[in-house]
Amino acid sequence: MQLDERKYLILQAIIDDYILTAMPVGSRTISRKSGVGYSPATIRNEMSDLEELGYLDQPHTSAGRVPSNKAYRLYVDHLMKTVKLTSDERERMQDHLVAKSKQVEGVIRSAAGVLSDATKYTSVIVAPKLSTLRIKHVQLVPVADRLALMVIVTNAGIVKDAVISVPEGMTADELYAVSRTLTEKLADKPLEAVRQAFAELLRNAEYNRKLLGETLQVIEKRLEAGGDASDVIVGGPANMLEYPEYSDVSKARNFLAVLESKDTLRKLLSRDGSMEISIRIGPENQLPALNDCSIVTASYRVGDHSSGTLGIIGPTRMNYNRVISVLEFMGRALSDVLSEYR
Amino acid sequence: MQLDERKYLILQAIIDDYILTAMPVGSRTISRKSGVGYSPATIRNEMSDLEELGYLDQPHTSAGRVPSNKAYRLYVDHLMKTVKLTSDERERMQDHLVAKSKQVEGVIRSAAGVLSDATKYTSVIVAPKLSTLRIKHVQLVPVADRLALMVIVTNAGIVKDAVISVPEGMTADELYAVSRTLTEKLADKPLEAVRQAFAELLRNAEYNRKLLGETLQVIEKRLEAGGDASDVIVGGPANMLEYPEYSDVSKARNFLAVLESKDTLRKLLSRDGSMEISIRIGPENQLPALNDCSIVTASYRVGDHSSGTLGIIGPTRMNYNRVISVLEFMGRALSDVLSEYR
DNA sequence: TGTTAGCACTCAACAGCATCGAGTGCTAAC
DNA sequence: GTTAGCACTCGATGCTGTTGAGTGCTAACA
Repeated sequence: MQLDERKYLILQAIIDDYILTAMPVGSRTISRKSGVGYSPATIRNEMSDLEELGYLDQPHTSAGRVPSNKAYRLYVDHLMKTVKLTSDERERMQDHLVAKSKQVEGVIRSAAGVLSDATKYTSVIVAPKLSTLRIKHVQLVPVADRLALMVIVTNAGIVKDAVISVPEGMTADELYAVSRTLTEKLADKPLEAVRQAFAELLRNAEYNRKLLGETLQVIEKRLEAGGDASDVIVGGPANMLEYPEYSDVSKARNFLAVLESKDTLRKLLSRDGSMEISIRIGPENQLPALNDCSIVTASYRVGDHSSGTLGIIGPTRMNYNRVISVLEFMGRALSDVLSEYR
Repeated sequence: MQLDERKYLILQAIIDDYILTAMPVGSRTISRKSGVGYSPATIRNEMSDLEELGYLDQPHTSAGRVPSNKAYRLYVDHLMKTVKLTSDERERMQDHLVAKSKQVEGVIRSAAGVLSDATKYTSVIVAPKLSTLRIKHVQLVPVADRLALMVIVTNAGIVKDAVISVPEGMTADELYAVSRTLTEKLADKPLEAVRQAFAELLRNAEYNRKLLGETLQVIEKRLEAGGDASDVIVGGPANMLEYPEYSDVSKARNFLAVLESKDTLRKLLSRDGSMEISIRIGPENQLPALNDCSIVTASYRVGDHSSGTLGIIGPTRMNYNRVISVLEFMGRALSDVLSEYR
């Protein structure tokens, strides 16, 4: 059996209705809808077919139908008609985004807030992979006797800083001199090229080898591992509680627990390098606790490279239309803010 | 009617039991407890008196009794016997705390985590008031053409940094020179004395007045307002969901909403300068949404001054004993980490 | 006079049962 | 191919009776 025009129409009507109400949809409801000119009985026949084909589920015999994950998949791939954001909305989002500091973490934090506000779902943003950034400036600031703060400024802005230990008795002036050398050698290099640059630096080192070595190590560590917890940022964690899917406290707890594990989140949001929207529905995201959630992700760029991920986690019956529009817009906006960086 | 020995004993037994079970306590339950040698009937008479005196509430006629807020007040003021943490626990907490970077925010973040883990409640920590800190080092790092990152290192560690705008065409070397001047003049001054120091600097300014002026402004702004959102940090927000008091989703939502408003939290945790533990029970905290929560707070020092607040928010029937012990210990530990700062 | 046993009473929680109604599947007529 | 009609299903709702934890009161006891 194949899906004909009418089946598509009815399936779409069911999904649209279910996204709105979260209640099983009956044949009468669909029949009454404008654009569907059939009686409940006809709809019922079609629904029965759709159930057999795996697009609908029936919670119990005398209830309406509920879209299956397969239906959502079909919906996002073929049925969905995209809606535009109003220019008003766009402006508001843009405004909230740029009115923040030039620090990468700050920008991302505000972006996560904007995302969750605009969608009423939970948003997650992964900070730019350091490997895609270019160094503009490196500076060591003395902090204590044997400690210095390393600030790395990249083309995306200020990257979170790290404290490194330095040799005893190093003065502020000496640290500054080292900083100058570092900046000189590393400026405009992608972080990936840091290794070679450092090797060279170490060969004809005027300054303490150990210091340079440690600095290199720190940069490298951040480069590969993807850094510490703070580079996965969650917006509107409590939004999910608004939906009847999570009126069960223990479910809500599980959900919040997932949000607290930054590693899990990073894995959940990982994606290939393409700039396209990716949608994972229900079990497709491989995490039992999120079995009735969908995750929609997009990429943002810094400079020329695809660099980080922004995403929305919501119930499988989420408003995919709107979420996609918002993510696309915010992906571009975020790319702009982090790239065109003045 | 006055409270005699026996009434104290019974009241304490009731509170202890209720804290454990969150279920109305009956006379038989108390009677069976070791240390109470009376029959249920006697207990009932006493309970009746205690209810009349306002220490107990009865949800309905045939239910047991529940401690009133007045009872909790009496309990924490007089009845409670303090328990010690095991040295094992202390060590574990200490370990988790110190194994972190030297940045104030990082230390506080990890402290909040330790607190919420140790108590199973939600923890909140307010970052040190800048006015109590002493400057050790100020440095401007070039970020873009007309922007610089100002890093302030204090006796507590690295204070969150701010981006300020600088005059066009300022080189890194010039910025460094300004930084040196700033550091020289401000070193070891409390942030409060910054104003005078700056006035002096401005009078015989070798470097650009505008830059110095703006830098001063930034420092001052952070000094008075108490800074931005990131200096109130919440640990274990989802812990509250474990308690039957919050099995109602809408209650849980309200609670989480409070945690998202950093301003409200800062007000909730405000306290006089003393180092003593403060306990606010139920309505005492003036916030309807937290009417059946208690808030226990303690202070920590940086150097010689009382400087910031750490607190626990939990149900009114929380384990005050343990919470107080944990807060006292962590207050000291946090003071040490931030003060003895090597 | 303080303590306790006994007893009638109260009331939330729970299980059982009938009712209701939204929704279905099937059949027959259009 | 479409639709009206109808019997059927089953969760939700509400009513009822039962149970049991817990109380207050009274009277007996030490």
